[in-house]
Amino acid sequence: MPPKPHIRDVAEHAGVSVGTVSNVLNRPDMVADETRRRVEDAVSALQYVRNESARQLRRGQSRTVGLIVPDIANPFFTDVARGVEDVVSAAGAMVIVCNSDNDAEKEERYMTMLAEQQVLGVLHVPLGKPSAAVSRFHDRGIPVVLLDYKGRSRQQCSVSVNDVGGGQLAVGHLLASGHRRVAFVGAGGTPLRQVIDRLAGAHRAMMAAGRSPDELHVLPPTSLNVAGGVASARELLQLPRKRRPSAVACVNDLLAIGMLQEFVSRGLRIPDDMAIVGYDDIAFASAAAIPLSSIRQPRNQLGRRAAELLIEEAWSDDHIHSRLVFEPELIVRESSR
Amino acid sequence: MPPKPHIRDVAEHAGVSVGTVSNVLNRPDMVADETRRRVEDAVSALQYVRNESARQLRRGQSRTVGLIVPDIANPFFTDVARGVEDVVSAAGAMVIVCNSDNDAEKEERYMTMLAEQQVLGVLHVPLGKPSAAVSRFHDRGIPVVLLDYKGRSRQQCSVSVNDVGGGQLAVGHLLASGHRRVAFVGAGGTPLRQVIDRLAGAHRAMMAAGRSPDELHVLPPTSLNVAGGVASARELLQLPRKRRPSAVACVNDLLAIGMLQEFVSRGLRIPDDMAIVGYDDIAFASAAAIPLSSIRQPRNQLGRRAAELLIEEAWSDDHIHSRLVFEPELIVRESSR
DNA sequence: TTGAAGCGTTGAATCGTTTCATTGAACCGA
DNA sequence: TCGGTTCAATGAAACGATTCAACGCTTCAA
Repeated sequence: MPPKPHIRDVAEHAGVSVGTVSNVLNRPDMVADETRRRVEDAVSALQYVRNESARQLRRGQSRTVGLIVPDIANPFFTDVARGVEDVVSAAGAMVIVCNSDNDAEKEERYMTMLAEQQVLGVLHVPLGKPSAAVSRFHDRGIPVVLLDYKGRSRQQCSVSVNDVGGGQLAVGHLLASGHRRVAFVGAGGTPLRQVIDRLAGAHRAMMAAGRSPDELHVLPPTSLNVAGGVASARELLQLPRKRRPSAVACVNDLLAIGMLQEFVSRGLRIPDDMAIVGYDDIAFASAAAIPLSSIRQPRNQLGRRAAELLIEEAWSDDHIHSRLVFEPELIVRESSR
Repeated sequence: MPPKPHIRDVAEHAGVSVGTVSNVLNRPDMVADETRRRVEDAVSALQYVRNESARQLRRGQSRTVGLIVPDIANPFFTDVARGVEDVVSAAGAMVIVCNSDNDAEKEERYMTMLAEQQVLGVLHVPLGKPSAAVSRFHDRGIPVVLLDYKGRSRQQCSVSVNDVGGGQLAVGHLLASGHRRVAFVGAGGTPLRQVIDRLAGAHRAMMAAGRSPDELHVLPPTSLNVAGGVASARELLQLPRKRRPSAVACVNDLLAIGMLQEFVSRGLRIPDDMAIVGYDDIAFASAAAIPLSSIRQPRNQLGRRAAELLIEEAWSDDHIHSRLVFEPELIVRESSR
């Protein structure tokens, strides 16, 4: 195994000083053509690879961005991560992905590690509230952009989606289609910010239609997945025909698909006997047995814009903090047409 | 903004030398209790945060692992990544995620960046063949573990899934259920290693049942997604009843779901008129209108084991390269029962 | 009483870059 | 010929930790 060549070896091989090699690598146009060529030849002859650790030490900053998400296996965050990666990669940096795993302690540990790494910034999807570490980052001058969370302070950027608007869109659509009795499935004991907001939006839609928010039939979920949807559907079917809702808005697509299945297997016609709207517009919504109406969030854009803001804050001098709120979009398909 | 404290500041504050502080941080048990306590107090009083860049420079190795995948938005790789993350995080390191994006040049660029970062190792899901850079890593003594790819050389570890076995499992199951005319959907022009292997397995299953491989009806895909499945289903339905297969094995679940939809909407009964088996067992397979039989791959384990091998190779002295091949599992559900 | 051994601590050397003040060469116009 | 200007290249001083040989103190056996 040949020893790793250092910048000194390259300098010797090219017959110049280390300073000049460094210049070729970092500011090529300040070096004479002939010299540059010699250095470049030496670099490839020796297969020289820069040592980023040393660069970082000197510059006091690495070329990495931290991304903290609750769970990378969740398709929502996956798409966000993809958007982040695209932007960061184009900027010549890399992404360190951290699963906080819905565990505040793990989140805290990752925050510390990222600070140690001298990352140039952190993209943070908070669990409940933003981690206490965020202010520590702020003190040390490391930018933090909140993701899928509308920041409250003016100290930082944030990029989020209007969940209130999304809830309103879903229920508003059902009301506009003529449904009188509408259920909202998946809110309840859950302390999730997203769920709370969507329910609030649903209530607004009721009021906008001149109805009382109390008339919305709110079903707490067993869990926010397909099984939970099946259970919720059964619960609804036990109601006497007259009081049974004719339309449901679900807090996510998995619930909606579970309900769809159960309704179909019980012989209900969708959307005639029961209209359904999901939330998230996962890839599968359009491929379900009966294509599912859903609320689409600009997941990829969410990641892209957050990464752009972060990199701007880290590298440009005249950065102004901003709070960006995307509007979700109603996609109407057969399940509510 | 208070200036960042250095190890020197901590040393002064605690009235010891920098060497001692370093020892408290790295080998606490070689420091006297009283001294250690004083240093720890100083660390928290000053909110000292280690500078990893400096550590790395000194140790010649960072605490990060590179993970190169074709597309992190693909659920298969997402689950793999999740497994990787769990193990790496438990080992006190972090994961840098790189989307090669099916682009060899981008892959190459990432490889270089990872080498510069002095990563302690790389997990690599090759596009076609492993990147040429792999041997460069080998020369520099940086471990590389191939993921979802069975390594050919004895120079490195690899972790993969037996795709031949998976294909055989799928078609074997259909034959064993009494089907005479079986189609294999999704192979053809595709040069994907996974697809080629699965088809080979399908052929083996035919032979094992005493049939000629030529009797397998192979359908090239329009594309490996739901739309492609719909198209393939239509194609099959155009065949005269007598020559039409009574069972299909698809190269992935999306194709299978597309076919399922089209068959159902044309009035075929599943599985009586047509049995279907998918591949991958994505979360959705069990939630489809008619729950889909599928071949499950241990995605999470794939990532976990690869990460374990990598960390062992990087940190333990008596590492022996190994090639680990997981066996896929047939999950029988309604679509082929 | 002495020398050796054990223990905890020290301080300087080191890792491989980047940066910048300085030097040197070349060129120009007067 | 000379001073002034430009352009390239140099070399040494950071950056902030880790490491290790050396040191001083205490204890203990001879």
